[in-house]
Amino acid sequence: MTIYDIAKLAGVSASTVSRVVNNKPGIKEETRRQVLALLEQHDYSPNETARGLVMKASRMIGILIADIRYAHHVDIAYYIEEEMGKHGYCSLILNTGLTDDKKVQAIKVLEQRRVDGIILVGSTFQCEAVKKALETGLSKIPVVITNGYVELPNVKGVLVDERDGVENCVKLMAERGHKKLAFILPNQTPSNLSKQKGFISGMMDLGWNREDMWLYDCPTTLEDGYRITEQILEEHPDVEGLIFGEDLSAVSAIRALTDKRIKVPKQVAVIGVDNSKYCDICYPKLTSLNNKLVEMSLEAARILLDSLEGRENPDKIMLFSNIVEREST
Amino acid sequence: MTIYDIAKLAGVSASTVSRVVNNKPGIKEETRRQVLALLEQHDYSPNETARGLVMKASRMIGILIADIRYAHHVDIAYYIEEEMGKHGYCSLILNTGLTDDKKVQAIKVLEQRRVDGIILVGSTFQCEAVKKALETGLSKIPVVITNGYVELPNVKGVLVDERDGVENCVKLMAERGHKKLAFILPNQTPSNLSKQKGFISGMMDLGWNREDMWLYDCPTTLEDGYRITEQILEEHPDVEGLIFGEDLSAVSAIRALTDKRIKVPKQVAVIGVDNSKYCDICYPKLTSLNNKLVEMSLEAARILLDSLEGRENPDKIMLFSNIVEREST
DNA sequence: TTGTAGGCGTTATCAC
DNA sequence: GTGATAACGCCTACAA
Repeated sequence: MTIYDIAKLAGVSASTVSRVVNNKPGIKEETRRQVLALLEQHDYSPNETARGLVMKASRMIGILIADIRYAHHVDIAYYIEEEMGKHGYCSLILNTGLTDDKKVQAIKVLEQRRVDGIILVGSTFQCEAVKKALETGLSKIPVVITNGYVELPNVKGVLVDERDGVENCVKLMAERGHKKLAFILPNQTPSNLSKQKGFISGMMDLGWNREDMWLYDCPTTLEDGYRITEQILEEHPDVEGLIFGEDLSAVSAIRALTDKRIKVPKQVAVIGVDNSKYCDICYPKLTSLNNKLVEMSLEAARILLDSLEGRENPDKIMLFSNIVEREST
Repeated sequence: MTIYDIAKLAGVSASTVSRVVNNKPGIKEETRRQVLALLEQHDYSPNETARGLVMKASRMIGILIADIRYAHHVDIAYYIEEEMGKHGYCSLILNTGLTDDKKVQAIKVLEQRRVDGIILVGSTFQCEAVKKALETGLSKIPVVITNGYVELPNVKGVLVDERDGVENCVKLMAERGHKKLAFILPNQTPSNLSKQKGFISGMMDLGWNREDMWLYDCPTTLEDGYRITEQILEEHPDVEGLIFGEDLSAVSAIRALTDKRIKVPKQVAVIGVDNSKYCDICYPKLTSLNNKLVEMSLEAARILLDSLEGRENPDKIMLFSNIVEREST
């Protein structure tokens, strides 16, 4: 069923049908009702693809995300999809992993699909490869990156002060009497590295030397979180607190400590980042830095919509994190 | 940059460029190289929208899902997206919630977008409203439903024997010496109701009467899981085991029991369903029925691809669940 | 108030 | 080997 078919049935031209479909004015009420009836009767459904072609707008946006299975990512994707959906946009969610080539490839896909805008989820997209890919193919459509920033005229960023956030985590630990702390860095994204910087400055305030600090890195899995905790305990049996760059490995650390009959938080306190659902599931519940991912997603969607509809916004905005204290501190 | 622009630059016709772009044979090697160079140089990107229009295929599929934030849903979406992506299909993931009207609305969206196929995630889509919507608008494209089935010629189903699975959970409980069991039903989806049936037959095998059984229902949240556990303990202080229709509330039950100084699994054992990441995060770790969601997703993607490419498959296939025993039984 | 014609960027079918 | 030309389904001047 195309507008032509309907037109024939109604004895009018296709343009008239088109006008009715799009609720344009200047149609006799009689004709409108007639066409509307036919439309209904044959349950006509406008072909968005064809519409997109002539309108030069797909009403689709792309969401690039390293791995939607991460608890904090999926929330972001959910809220963005929902928000954009309310405004008539469909979301093409692509999982890119962390390698440059897959990210670039995903950008090419979005380019071919002629999406109207893009949201990059996570600072992992703040990199040269992505910048270059955006520059060559997609310099004319609005892009928003969450938790990072890319220096391009069409790109806006929503940031969170994770650095200060983690610094505050160190302070909280200290207040609770835990001063021998280790920091565990997840993937080396700009965001995670800035968390580490926050840890370092926090520790320097406590009188530590940069080179003496206990810095580790660890992939974001339960197994690795467990393993790294064992390793830290071995290398620094006097450790009093662990700050992880994300929740999942932190949760696993709690279990590792529990298994070793080390009391959490009494002997060793633990803090994660992301304030994910995991925090309420483990035992004891995990204190975590709320880096405002939900708010960030909604802001990202809002900014993208603003750009799409011609409203202005600053290039970057910053949200403020806060610590949600539970039972592990 | 369109093929026309490139054609002009190369001094050839658009058809030639099109042929080069699509790697069609019958082009002089010289011309091909020349055009290819221009394509590269102006980083031409084919407009998939236009292509879709003439090819009558969008190379997009729709994934309908109640709420991608559920741990088990997101895995499904992830694997389907990945698998379809490998074959050149983009996935339009739409969260529909559980109400009929939003499901129907989402189907309309997919219809307008002219997706080439659809995967419905979860038995919640096994309902009259969805059936009707598929029948009117989308009777010509392949549809696969996971964990359910809809009686239509273009719909295929991938099922899991959750009924037997839960019956086996009852047996396991009994073997471990827990015979006074309660079942907690999540949303009333066909899948969940069949889990309940499994519980009922399992309990009848243990000599219980249908009307004496301890059946509860409970939304899938931590708060509700906690609350329902308290309620069950109050109404049946002699309860020895809890079987939940999904993991999240089960996890919360473990915490509720722990808080009440009731030993898990010694005094009360707990089993969930979905075998999600949550199982390994809570303490003690949750025994759960692995209902093969990942395998189901991959099967769904495979079947959809088969249909898309003209290969046949049975209308329904069934996978077998198994219990992953951890620390809560 | 309505119809005609042109175009959006492709691909496919003929000719040449 | 290559180039016109006609779709694909829709929208939008401009004309009537």
